[in-house]
Amino acid sequence: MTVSLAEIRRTSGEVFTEGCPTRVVLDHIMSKWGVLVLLALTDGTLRWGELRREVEGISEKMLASTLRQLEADGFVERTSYPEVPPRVEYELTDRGRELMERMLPLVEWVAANAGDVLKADLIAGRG
Amino acid sequence: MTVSLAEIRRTSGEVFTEGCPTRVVLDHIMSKWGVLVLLALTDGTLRWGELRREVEGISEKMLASTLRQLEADGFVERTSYPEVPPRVEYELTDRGRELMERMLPLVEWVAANAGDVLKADLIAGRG
DNA sequence: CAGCATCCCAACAGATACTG
DNA sequence: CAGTATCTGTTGGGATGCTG
Repeated sequence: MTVSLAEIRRTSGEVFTEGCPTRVVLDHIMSKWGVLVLLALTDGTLRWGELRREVEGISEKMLASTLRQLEADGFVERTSYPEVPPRVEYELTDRGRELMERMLPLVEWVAANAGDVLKADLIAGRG
Repeated sequence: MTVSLAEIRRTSGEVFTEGCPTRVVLDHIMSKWGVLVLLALTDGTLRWGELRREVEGISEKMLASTLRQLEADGFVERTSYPEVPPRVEYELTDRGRELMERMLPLVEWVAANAGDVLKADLIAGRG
C-alpha cells in the first residue's frame, strides 16, 4: 500500500493542472449527488423512482443531470423497457464497479469517523 | 476486500439521510478544492504560497476557506511561526493521513482512467 | 508573506408545472 | 412511471484592494 502522490504524478502527470482530465472526472464522481447516486447503485440495479427515494433530498432535475453525466462517463448504464407504464433501470457498468471498489473504503472510513470529525468542528467553534 | 454498502449501512446508519454527519464530511473532503488541497499536502508540509502555486487555479479566497474547513475538521494542522516576514505551514494530521490512505487509491485509479472516461463522453456526444 | 474584506456574477440547484 | 421545461434564487467562487 502507501501509494504516494509522487507516484500518481509520475504515472499520469497533472492532477493539479486546471482542466486536466483527472480533475474533470474527479469533479463528476466527487460531486455532492454523484457520490450518493453511485453509492445507491452499488447495492444493485435501481429504477428511477427507487433512486429518487433512496437518495434523500435529491431533486428530479439533479437526479436526471447526475445520471446523464455518470452515463456519459461510462459509470452507469441505463436500460429502458418499452412497457406501459414505462420502466427504466440504472446499474453500474464494469467501470463503475471498478470505481466503487476504490471509493467504498473511503466512504466507509468517513461514515465511521464523521461523528468525531464534526465534534472537532464544534471544539474549534465552527458550524 | 469487497466492502459492501450494506455493511456501511449497518455500521454507521445513514449515508442517504439529508444532513447526516457522513454527508457533511463527504461534502468537505470531496469538494472541488478540498480534494486538491489534501492531495497537495499528501506530499508533505507546504507553506501558504507553495499551496497556492501547487493547486493551480485556486483563488486566495477558496484556498483560505478550504484550509479553514479542513483545519476545523481536524484533517489539516496550521503552524504559524512568529517571524518577519511571516511563515505559516500546513500539514496533514494523523486523521488527515488516515483519510488520504483511503483516498489515494481512488485518485490514482481516476488519474489512470480519466482519459478513457472522457473518450466515452465524446462518443456519447457530450461535452 | 500570509491573509481578510468587499463587491460581484454565473453557474448550480430547488420548486413547480407539464408530457410521452 | 419517468422524465422535460422553465423560472427563480442561493451561493460558490473570482477579482480587487488592503493590512499585520
